Amino acid sequence: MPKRTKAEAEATREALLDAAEVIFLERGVSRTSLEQIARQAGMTRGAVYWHFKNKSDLFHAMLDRVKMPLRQLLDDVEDLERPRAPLESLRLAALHALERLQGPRSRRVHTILFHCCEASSDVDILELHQRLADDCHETMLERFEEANRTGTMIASIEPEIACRMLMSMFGGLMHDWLRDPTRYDIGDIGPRMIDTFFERISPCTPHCTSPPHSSS
Amino acid sequence: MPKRTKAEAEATREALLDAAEVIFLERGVSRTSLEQIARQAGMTRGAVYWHFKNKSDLFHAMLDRVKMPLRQLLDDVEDLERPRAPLESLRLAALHALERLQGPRSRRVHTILFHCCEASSDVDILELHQRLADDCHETMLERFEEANRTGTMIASIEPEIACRMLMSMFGGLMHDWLRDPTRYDIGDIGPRMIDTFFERISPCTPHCTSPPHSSS
DNA sequence: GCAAGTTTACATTCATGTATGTATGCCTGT
DNA sequence: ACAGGCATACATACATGAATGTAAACTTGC
Repeated sequence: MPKRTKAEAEATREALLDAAEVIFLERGVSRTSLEQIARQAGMTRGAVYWHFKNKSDLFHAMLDRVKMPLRQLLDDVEDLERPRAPLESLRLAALHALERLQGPRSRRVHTILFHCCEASSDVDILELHQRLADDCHETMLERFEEANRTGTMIASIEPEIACRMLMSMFGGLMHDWLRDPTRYDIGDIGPRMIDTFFERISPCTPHCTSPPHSSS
Repeated sequence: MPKRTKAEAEATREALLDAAEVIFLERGVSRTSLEQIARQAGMTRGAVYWHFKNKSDLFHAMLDRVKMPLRQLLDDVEDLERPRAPLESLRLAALHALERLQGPRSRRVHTILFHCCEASSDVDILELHQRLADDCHETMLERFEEANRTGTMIASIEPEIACRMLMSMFGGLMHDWLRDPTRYDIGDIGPRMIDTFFERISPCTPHCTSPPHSSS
């Protein structure tokens, strides 16, 4: 039955995006044909070409459903009563991002982003990653610089370096974990890594308590 | 001229691999045809099919030219006169890996690995990455555990967590930098990240000297 | 002359974009 | 309120192009 009501049309659009997630994940972006996506959604290619210009357009629409820019993550963890220290905001935002990442859709789409699509293909994935990274770097650096000015992080660590360390660590963790999420529990490992990082770049409170071990 | 001497045949094999690096980098693995690789090397597809079974086979042959397992990196920096502390070995190995990464061929191939090929394609890139990561994780963990036993790292940090932090940081840095190597000098940023990491997980020597800043 | 190395030709498969077909929902005038 | 008409939401068909693997031809070293 060719034509549907407006709401049903929107439903098939979503169904097509769901289908795309599944098939992209299974077969990789470049190897999946629009035919396969359509069939997974119980439609034909005509439906795909109606809702989307081409594969690239569909891909970006798929991404739009799971975007989580750092600014928004920071807003999510903000406490309106009493503002937090910049590093504490970052730490909570990172933990929050980890939680969100584990949601089925976010997990699927980020796996596709990291592992199931390649540069110079239908989608300019490099520029996409770059834009996301730049945005993240910019707002993260602000916090580290503020922490540096207010002495809430160790003075000898440059904000730029701390920023790149955190970004690399987080990105690397995502890349590694998403390769096979059954290998370890990122809900356990992730927070411990993040907490350790922030603890280690914060000014010395009563830790630094490693006894000067003296056995050969 | 069809047929050459044995040495010349080997030369065309290398030429084909060189060509593959260039074209894979330009167009992504799945979008490059064997025809394009052959033409880049001044040959035809027949030559490719003579030397390699298929695209996957060629890909793996390309990788074999740049492998740098952690064990070997550690060997490279070993000092036979006086053995180093485990963390110092790791630090030097990481710095050494950074140097190697910047070589033109290594850089090209690793860029392909991270950005120009996708899962479920001609090559099982996920399993490949996984094997490399597992190997790295295994030998790295040994060092961190030894450091933990000998008190050469802060006792409250679990070896497993430190290991994953370093791996993620390094992997994330590679992933980020290779996306566009013109953006920053990894020969400068990289070592500062690595040194900061190891400095921060080492037992307190006379640092921890951030004055308890007290301005509002 | 035989086999290694390389080219050319061929058959098959498959994805893409577009054009066209078509049935249904929705809106507008009266 | 309902009949016509138009736009919407798809399906089907087609033309094109390109990549793969293999087989057969050729050419030269040993």
